[in-house]
Amino acid sequence: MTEPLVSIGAPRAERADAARNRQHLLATARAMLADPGAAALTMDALAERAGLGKGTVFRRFGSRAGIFQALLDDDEHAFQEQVLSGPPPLGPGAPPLDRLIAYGQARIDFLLRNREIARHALDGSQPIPAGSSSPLSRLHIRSLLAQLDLGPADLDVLALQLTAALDGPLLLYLSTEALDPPAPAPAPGPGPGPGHPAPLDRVSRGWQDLITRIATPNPS
Amino acid sequence: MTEPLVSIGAPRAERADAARNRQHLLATARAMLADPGAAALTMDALAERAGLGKGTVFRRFGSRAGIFQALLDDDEHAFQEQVLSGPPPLGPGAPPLDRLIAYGQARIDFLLRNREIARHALDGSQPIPAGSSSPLSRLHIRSLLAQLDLGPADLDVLALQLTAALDGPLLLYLSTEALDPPAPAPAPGPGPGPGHPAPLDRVSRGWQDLITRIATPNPS
DNA sequence: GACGTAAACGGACTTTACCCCGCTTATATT
DNA sequence: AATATAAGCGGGGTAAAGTCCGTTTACGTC
Repeated sequence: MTEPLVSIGAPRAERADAARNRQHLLATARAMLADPGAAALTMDALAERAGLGKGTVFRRFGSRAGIFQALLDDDEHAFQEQVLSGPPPLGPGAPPLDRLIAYGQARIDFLLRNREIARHALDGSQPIPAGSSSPLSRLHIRSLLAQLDLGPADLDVLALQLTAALDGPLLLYLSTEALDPPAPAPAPGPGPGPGHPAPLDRVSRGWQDLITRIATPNPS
Repeated sequence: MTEPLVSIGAPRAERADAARNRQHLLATARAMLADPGAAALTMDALAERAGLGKGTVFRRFGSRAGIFQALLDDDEHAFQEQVLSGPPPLGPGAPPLDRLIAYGQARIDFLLRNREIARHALDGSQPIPAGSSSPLSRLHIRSLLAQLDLGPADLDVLALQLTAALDGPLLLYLSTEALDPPAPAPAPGPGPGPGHPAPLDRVSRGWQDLITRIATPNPS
């Protein structure tokens, strides 16, 4: 009874060798992502290349998608740093509307840079799971919305919808190929239009427009 | 040279036995979905229960996800019927704003009823593929937006974002369990709130609110 | 420093998605 | 009706995901 101080919630820290192996596996996975490519990143191959047993890989990550989730989570830490304590307008200090726009654009950029990993992190039999990025994204958006003095609104739902509007296009609907080339002028469509901005720019501008429309104080 | 009339684009109609087998497989899949459940719907089991070869199943649907996509596509036809020629406000005849709201709510309902199928239809190494629902959803939303006299806006992108705001919560972020029970009062959060509407209602109201905000004519 | 325990490890085993290719059959043509 | 041809069919084969359990190892306790 000398040390019951630690709350029951903490199941105990991860063992040192386990932590070391997790790091080593992540590093190996990243290397394989570069060389043989994501498609060839199999559990067996990863285990062998890391010099560990397959059981270990599964114990650490649970599933193939889990590896990509862990990689994404890892990458996300730097991003979160910027959001929580970086310079404005992404970090604190700017008005909430500006921060919201900046956040969306930064996240679009982040997802675009990591789109291959993000796609493979989807599971299909599972919502995007706890450890991963999304809850934080949702919470951050919710918190900024709360500072925004909208009228009566269900902020939880609105934040969910905006999170989806941010992630969905890149995760669900835009094919990877649609983003890679700078739009090779598919066909002379109706209306000449002002050139062909890269899809990233269009989505990014679209976010700004969406938020601006939503945050326009309703004319009551 | 007597019949080169048919354009090259039509690769030729599906053979009669193939069409019959497709229907039979879909029916069998639906039956299995009800009895052994989606998890036990394996390719082998489906083939055996349908009395066909495994190769046939793959030829017809391409992959496991393809089966669920085909099922969803099938269900979607009735839904599309309502949208294209059903009674207003879902069908034609109502003002575009009302139709847009009604469409979103109908689609939320549709996705909620078919959420298990829809989840399994996700692929992860592929955007939602051609045959499936999404392009039509996107196009319909885009068309209604176009009638809505917003200011200058990138309607393609906006439609994409709204489609994601509609599908995303149910496909990516909300766990299935979060939707099944009528919210057992998780914890006494801040603010008593007006009871606990079912999550479906919240998402549905949220859509209405989102669209209303977006469509509010900007006060220029 | 020895000991007990719970966590971690490894790799054989099982299951399942997906491929392949020789055989069968529908359909168009004459 | 006979034939040619391309589509469809079947089911055995491969590889990769995920499970299990006997063995090993880190860490807290005395």
